[in-house]
Amino acid sequence: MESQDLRKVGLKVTLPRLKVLEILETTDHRHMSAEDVYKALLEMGEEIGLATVYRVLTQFEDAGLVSRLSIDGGHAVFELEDGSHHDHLLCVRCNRIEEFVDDVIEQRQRAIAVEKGFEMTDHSLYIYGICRHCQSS
Amino acid sequence: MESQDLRKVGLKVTLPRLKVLEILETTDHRHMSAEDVYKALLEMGEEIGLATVYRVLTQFEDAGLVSRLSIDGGHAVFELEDGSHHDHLLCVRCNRIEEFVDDVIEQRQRAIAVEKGFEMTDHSLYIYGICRHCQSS
DNA sequence: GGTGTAAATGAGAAAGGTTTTCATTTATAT
DNA sequence: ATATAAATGAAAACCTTTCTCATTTACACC
Repeated sequence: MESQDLRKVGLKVTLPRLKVLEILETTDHRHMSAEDVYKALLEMGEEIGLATVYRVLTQFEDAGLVSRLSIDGGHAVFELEDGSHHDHLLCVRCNRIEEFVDDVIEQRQRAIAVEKGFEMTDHSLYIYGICRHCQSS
Repeated sequence: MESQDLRKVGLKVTLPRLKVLEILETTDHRHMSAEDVYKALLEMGEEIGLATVYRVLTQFEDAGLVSRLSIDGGHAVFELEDGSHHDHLLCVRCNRIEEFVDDVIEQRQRAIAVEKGFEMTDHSLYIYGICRHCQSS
């Protein structure tokens, strides 16, 4: 059923690709590292190589199926692309990731790029803090 | 003359620390990686180990003397702390880094953290793009 | 349905930036 | 001066990610 999704973006339909997609679609953790995906697949009894997971995730990113977040100075996490641009809040205690959209910030960013003579290609905004849950525990 | 700065933050005054500080204070590149600092010192004829540069920069960061920028998915760069909070624009062609301050964005970030129940500890915002210089060349 | 071919995979090696280990040296308090 | 805890340098270890290359697989074509 996702075979079409893969073909649509010019990727051959292979078991590893289907399985990675399945993990991303069925996990309760919207944000997963390559390692997370790899371990989830092993736990499901799938045989897959870590290098393949990295390759597939990168292909998915290029194809616009997922987006990659580069968390401060460390590993990357991936999220299924749902077409909505958003930025992220990260809990420094439990690593929970929440999403938000703010048009005011989006607009200011564009204005700043113009002011500084930059042709903006991308931006990344992370708010770090302690989430509600961790504050009370 | 910077010996006091080091003592003030509880660091012994050692040659490597003085030299790293000197590089950061005298370079025309406000943003330098550990490797950059290391190479600059070697070129000055100083003997220093790369591990020491990393250690010293991390200590300076902890002491509030420098701040560390974690550039998208790669190495870190350091800048002398001048007390002013600012964010960064990065040129994806030439790696030039420019700084900006925007109170509207700062305020929106605080508001979003509150809305989401986060106690904000930090944030990072990078605008990526093509700088004026690179657009015209 | 076979079959050829280019693409995909897996295992392990390699890369790149950063941190750790540990023996040696050094700064500072006494 | 001297003792002691801290700092240093070199090399090894680390960690995430990418690359290499021999083997396997998907898909277009007959």
